[in-house]
Amino acid sequence: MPRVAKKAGAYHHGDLRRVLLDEAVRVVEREGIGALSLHAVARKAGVSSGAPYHHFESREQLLAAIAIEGFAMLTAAMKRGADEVEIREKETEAEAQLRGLGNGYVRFALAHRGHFRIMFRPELKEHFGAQQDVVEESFGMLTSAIARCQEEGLLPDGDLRPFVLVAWSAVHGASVLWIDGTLSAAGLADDGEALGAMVTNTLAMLFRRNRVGKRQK
Amino acid sequence: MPRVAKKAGAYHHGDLRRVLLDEAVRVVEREGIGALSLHAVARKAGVSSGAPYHHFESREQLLAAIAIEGFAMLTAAMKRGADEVEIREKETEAEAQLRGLGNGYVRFALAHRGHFRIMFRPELKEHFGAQQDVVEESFGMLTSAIARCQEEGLLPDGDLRPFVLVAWSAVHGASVLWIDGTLSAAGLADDGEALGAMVTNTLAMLFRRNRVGKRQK
DNA sequence: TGTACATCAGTGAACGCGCGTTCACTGATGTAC
DNA sequence: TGTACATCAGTGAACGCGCGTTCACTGATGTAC
Repeated sequence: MPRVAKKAGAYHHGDLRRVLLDEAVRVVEREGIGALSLHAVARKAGVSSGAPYHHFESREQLLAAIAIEGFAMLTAAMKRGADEVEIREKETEAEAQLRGLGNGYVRFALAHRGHFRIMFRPELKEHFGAQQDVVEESFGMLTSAIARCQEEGLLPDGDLRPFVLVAWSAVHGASVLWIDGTLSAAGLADDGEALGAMVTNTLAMLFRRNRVGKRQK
Repeated sequence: MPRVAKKAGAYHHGDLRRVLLDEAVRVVEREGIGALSLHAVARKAGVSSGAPYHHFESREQLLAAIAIEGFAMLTAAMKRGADEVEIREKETEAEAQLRGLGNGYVRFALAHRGHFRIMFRPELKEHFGAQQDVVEESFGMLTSAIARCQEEGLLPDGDLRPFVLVAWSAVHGASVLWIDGTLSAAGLADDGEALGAMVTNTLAMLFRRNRVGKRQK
C-alpha cells in the first residue's frame, strides 16, 4: 500500500507533481540517486508508470526540478539562520550573520539530504543556467557578510575570495562528511544538531581572533 | 576496440583484476557511480561479462576494493604532501605540515576523482570496518599536526576536535565543490592546481594569526 | 625432460528483472454559450 | 441551470535494452613425480 495514496476512487490525483517530488526525495535520501527510478516513484505514489510523464519530461527533469527547489530552500534556510541568530557579547553584526548563514547551510543539508545530494553533483553543471540566480543569491549573502567582516577589520584587506572559499568549503565539507557517516565514524561529531554550531563557532573564532589592528566601527 | 586489450591471442589476461579496477575508475570519473556496470567494465577490458566474477564477488565488492585502494592512496598523498612541503619564514614545522597534508588531500581528490567519489558515499558505511585502520592513519596525521600547532600556541588550549573538524571539512568541501563544478561556476576558483594551496594557505593564516600569547618553542 | 593431472581464469549463452519511455485510450474537469 | 465540447491527467499494456549474476564449458598454466 503506497504511503501517499490518491483519494480513494479519485481519477485525477490533485497534486501528483508534488507527491512525485516528495517520493523521489525520499528514495534519494534512503538509497541514493542511483536507486531512483520513475517506475519506483510512480509505484510509491500509487499511479501508473506513465503518469509522471504528464508532469516531467524525463527522469533527469524530475531531478532538475528537485535541485531548483533545493536551492530555493537553501537560500531560505540561510536567510532564516541569519535572521534568527543572536548577537553575542563582543561580536559584530556581520560576525553573527556569518555564523547564522553557516548554521542555516548545515541545518538545511542535514534536514534535506535528498535535496542536498541532488543539488551538488557534476551532472548538474549543464543545467546550472536555470538556477544561476538563486545560487548567486545564497552565495551573495555569504560574500557580503564576509566583506563586512573584512571592513570591520576582522580579516586582512585584499582579495576576500579565499575567505569565502574556506567558509563555504567548511560548512559544505562538514555537511557531506556528516551525511556520508564519516564524521561520526571518526569520532569528530556525534550530534548532527550541534554540527553547524561547532563549525561556525570555530570559524567565527578564527576570524575574530584574527583582528588586524583596525578598530571596530 | 577496447582501449586496454589483452595480449593478442592470449587466453589468460595477465592482470585482469588491475585492468578492471582501472576501467571502473575511469567510468566513475566520467559518468558517476550510477553509470558503473560490470557489463560495461568487462566490455572495456575486452573480456566476457562473466570474467569479472573470477576476481570480484559482485559489483559492490569491486567498488569496495577501489575504496580501500583509494584510502591507501590518500594516506600516501598526504604523507608526500607533508614531506615535500617547505617551511616558510616565521612558520613552525607543524604549521607547514598542516599545509602539506591539506595540499596532499586536495591534490589526491582532484587527481583521482573516481576513487574519491567511491570512497565517500553513505553506502560504504557498512564496509567501513575493513579500512578503518588506513582511514585512521590519514586522520591521525591531521590530528597530530593540529595538536602540535596547539602546543605551539597557535590555537587556544582545550578540545582540538573543532579545529580538526574545520580543517578537514575545508579541504574536503573545497575538493567536492571543485569536482562538482560549483567553485568555478561561482568564480571562486579557476585553477584546480592552485586550489589546495588557496585553502591551506588561508587556513594556515587564520591559525597563525591566532596566536594566543604563548611563545613559540 | 616428459607426462599426468589439478587448478586457474577465461568463454559465451542464458536467466529474469526493472528500467525509461511511448502510445492509444478514457474518465474527469473546466469553459462558452 | 444545462449542454457541448476541449483539454487535462490519468490508465495499462507494451517496447527494447542493459543489467547482475549463473553456469557448464574449455584452454592455459603450474606442479608432482
